[in-house]
Amino acid sequence: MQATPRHQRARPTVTEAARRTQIVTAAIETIAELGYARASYAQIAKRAGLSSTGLISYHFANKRDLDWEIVTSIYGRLSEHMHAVMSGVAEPNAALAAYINGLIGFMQIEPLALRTLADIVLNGGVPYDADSERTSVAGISDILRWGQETGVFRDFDILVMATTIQRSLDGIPLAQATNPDLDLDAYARELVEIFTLATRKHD
Amino acid sequence: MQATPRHQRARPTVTEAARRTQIVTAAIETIAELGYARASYAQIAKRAGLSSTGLISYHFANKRDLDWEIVTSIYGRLSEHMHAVMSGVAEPNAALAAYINGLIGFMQIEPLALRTLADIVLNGGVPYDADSERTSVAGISDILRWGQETGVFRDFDILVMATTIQRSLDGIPLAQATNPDLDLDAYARELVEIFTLATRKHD
Amino acid sequence: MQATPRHQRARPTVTEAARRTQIVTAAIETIAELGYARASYAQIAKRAGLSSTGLISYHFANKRDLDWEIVTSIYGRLSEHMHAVMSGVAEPNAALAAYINGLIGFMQIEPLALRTLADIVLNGGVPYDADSERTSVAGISDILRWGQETGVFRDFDILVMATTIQRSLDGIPLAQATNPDLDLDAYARELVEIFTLATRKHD
Amino acid sequence: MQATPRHQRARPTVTEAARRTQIVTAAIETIAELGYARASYAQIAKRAGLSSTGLISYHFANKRDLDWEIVTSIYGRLSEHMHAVMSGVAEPNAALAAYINGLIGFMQIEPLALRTLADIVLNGGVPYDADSERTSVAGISDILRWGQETGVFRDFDILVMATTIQRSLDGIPLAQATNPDLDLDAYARELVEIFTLATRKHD
DNA sequence: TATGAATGAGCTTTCATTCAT
DNA sequence: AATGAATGAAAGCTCATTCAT
Repeated sequence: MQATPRHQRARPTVTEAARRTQIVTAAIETIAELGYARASYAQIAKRAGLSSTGLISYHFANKRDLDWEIVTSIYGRLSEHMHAVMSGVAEPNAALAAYINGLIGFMQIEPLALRTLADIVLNGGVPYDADSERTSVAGISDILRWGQETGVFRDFDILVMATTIQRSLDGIPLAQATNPDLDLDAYARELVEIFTLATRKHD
Repeated sequence: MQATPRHQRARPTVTEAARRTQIVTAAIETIAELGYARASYAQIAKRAGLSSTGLISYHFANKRDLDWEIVTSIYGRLSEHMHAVMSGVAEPNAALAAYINGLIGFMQIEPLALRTLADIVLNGGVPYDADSERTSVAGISDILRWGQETGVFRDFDILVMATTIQRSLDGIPLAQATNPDLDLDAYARELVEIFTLATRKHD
Repeated sequence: MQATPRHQRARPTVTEAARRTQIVTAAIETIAELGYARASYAQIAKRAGLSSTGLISYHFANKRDLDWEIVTSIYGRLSEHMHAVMSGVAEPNAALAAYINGLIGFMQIEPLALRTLADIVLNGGVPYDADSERTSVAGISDILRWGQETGVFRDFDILVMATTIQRSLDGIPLAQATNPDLDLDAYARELVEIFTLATRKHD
Repeated sequence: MQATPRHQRARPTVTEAARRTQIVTAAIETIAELGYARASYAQIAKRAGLSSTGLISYHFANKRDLDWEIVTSIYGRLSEHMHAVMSGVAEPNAALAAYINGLIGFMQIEPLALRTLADIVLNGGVPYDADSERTSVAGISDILRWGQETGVFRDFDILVMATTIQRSLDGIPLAQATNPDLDLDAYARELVEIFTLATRKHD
């Protein structure tokens, strides 16, 4: 502890919230750029323009705490975005398209977020248990189940299809690293077509 | 006088090759288990039963060199496996199925390899430039192009389809982490069906 | 403009005195419990219920200043207590007994004080020079000298006897740490007997 | 861990034993001089002439491990010394004198050891449970019990007398800090007389 | 070849202290 | 008078790497 570190105290103040956000943002950038392994407090502090790594420790109990906040903050914004995008869809095919377009839309808003997420999870910065994986594909699984139950989709294995769709989306940041001026809108259209064909009832 | 490090000398001996293999194998296990960030020389040496981390430095010029050898050794075995599996296929649909089955087959032989690969790449242990990405999807791209040119496949964007197929396969180790007794054979059958439907000419 | 730290200003107010006492009390408890080395401002502030370690710095110029205040405050209360207890003794043997009983009485009132004192001194929180040592055994030395001059005590080395008595008393807190329900009254009776026998004129 | 730290390995080598001893010795001096709280790895390394604090970590798992080694090494040498000194005493009064003289003799050989010991224990560098306290006064307790059982000593409380004797000895290093050219031989003679008188049967 | 010892940079975290409000 | 934010040094410890043997 230092001068009664902010993170041990009860009510967060405005200043604190701002600093935490600033640090989390810098951390996301740092991890995206250097990889989790090289994203030290020193690197994060440099990117955030902080005078000392001690300031990070002042606001976060430890590295696990910071990692956790990064992950939950990304999930929070992602789920908010997806909620907005999915509300009011009336039909499984539309839902599938909305899901794909929504996730790609999120990547356009926050290009680094999902890559950083994957890296933290892969490196054990945050416990990646059954629940979190199930959560991460839950949205799409529900859509697929809905499509099967209403007879719109064919009879595929939901877990496999959900994972495939999810990974096809997660993988985009990596493809972008290679090909920075990828046309994401066109990408989205192609993916919608791929999975529309893959899910629809046989003729 | 000190010993000339093995990696500075010209012709590798049998013993050296064996040691390097042993170290690379231990490193793959370590990275898969702990994540790249926590896979230090000390951890790798412990897993390999080496008495000193100095031995790793003796056989590899530096960490980048070790990372590079891990990556190329995995790629080497993977491409050998895929070559064997793909030889003699006479038709694009068969090739697509063989590709998917072949890759999943490789995962059954070396369950940790691809996960480790992703972690190293993500953490910059090895330069992930255009070439390596193109290489990694080259095989599948050729198949897709063949299918389109012969009029068997519909007119999709090859890059998107290739990436999607590739990621659907890469993602399996992660799905396995969550769900350890996943039936990979059934998984393969489902994927073949998904991408057969997604690529075939419209009715 | 910032606040002038309390410790740089001239006349202490009532509030200030209360705060200083509160901090000193918490510090004594903290040092007794965790040891001087682990008794950081953060720990002391927590125990005192202060919102910031800055408040300690506001009231004390620096750590040496705090340590010094702890030591002098303990000495102050101790010497007041001893004065009260020793007043009106008419004879060296009675004085020796009163001294031992008085000091043990003080330990019963403030069980942590003397242990804390020893730890601070041992760790250089306060200069332990000739003066402070002489002071600490001064009371008992006077008694011993009085006994020798009046022919009541035998001819021992005053420094050795004084130190021995003093240490036999200092050591009690440590013995208590081991054996928390030590009967201090019985302990006092035994010590009085020990030193009565050790000091009395040979038969 | 660093390059397979010495402390994790099975058989200690000669070099290792020498380094550990060197570090422990430097640590004892450092603690005696600066106090436990200020005896950082940096200070110890400086005093030992080491190039890096990392070398301490290479030889000791952590600070607790180092503290523990300091304590046990001092106890080891002390008990060896006391064994030698006490062997062959045939009578309780002689044993009491031998004990006092032996302990003071040890202080003359290793003037810093016991002071360091007290500081580490006081600051929780090592668990100071009932056992260790009982151990530390065990030798003298046995002598006192022997004296009472054989009717040589009077009927005092053994715990109190043992603690008093022990503390009168522990306290000497502190007295020396004040008074560096204390005549320890004379001191020993006085103490023997004090406790001979305090323990002997009433006339 | 391989080992154990050592190095110095860098890690996360805690420290006492400062300062604006 | 007190708070919360910030600072920069220093803490214990781990890192990849070097080197003598």
